[in-house]
Amino acid sequence: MPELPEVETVRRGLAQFVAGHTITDTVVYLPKAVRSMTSEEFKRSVAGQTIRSVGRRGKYLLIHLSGGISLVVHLRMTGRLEYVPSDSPLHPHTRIVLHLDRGYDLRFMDMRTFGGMEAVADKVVSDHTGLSRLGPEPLSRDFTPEYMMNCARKRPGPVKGMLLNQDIAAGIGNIYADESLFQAGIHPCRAANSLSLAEWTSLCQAVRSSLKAGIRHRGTTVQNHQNLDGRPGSYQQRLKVYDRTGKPCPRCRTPIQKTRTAGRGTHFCPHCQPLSS
DNA sequence: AAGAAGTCCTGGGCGC
DNA sequence: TGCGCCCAGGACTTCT
Repeated sequence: MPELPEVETVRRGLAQFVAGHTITDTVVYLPKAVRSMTSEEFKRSVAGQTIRSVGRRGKYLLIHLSGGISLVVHLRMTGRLEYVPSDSPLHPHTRIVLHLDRGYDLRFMDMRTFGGMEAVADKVVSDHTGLSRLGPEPLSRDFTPEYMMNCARKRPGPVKGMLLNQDIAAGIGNIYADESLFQAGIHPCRAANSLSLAEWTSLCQAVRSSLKAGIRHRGTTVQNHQNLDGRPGSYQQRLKVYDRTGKPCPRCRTPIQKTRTAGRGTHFCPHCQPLSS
């Protein structure tokens, strides 16, 4: 499930390979993968456009085209982008193909069809329903313990739910939420408004360091996430609690427990992350 | 207004 | 072996 580090890894691959290419034709195999417009409108919007640069906001990829248009892409659970020669065999989960010049394709694949893309005029990108509400980037200066503590004031719900809320901070998903809470020694079910400033300081630091480590290892590969070149990331080898139910905590050897918080599978060490502190 | 629950969706894993 | 059920979760909508 692509989170900030996985999306950032894809962004870097895209910037390296597709910048400068011109989109010559578009084939939509799954119309619902095109959001907020018909396939025909989408094709017309991107035809003949040159890819200028590739950005990211939270878990969204922003492919900036000439002509004041950007492709807003969300991979959701199983979405992937692939940059391949146009004569490569078509993967069965291919949803949208952008034919590029010089004999290459940019292909959007998505097994579970939750992901999608749309073409948006640059001047209204900031009004985009998904993008406009996003909180600060966790790797930016705006993501501070004071900011998080202030957001938490009226939130008696579990702190993990707050980390997953994209309106508060953009890009944290289930894996890095669990890993960050473990690193900070904070139980995922702690009431958000019960954390001290010292705890928020520790948690913000943990979020930043786990996201940075994820980027350094080119993301986490679980199930079928792959990077642009089809290579998996390697951060899954370094996970301390996520998907390690029953295995010993790397710090104290207590078996990792799994529960359900904020509608998500949640992994933690009951010894290192006490509920009362 | 926060937060829980329902929705979408398919392949892998499990129990019988 | 094979069938069928359940689980995985990001973001959106609906309900409380």
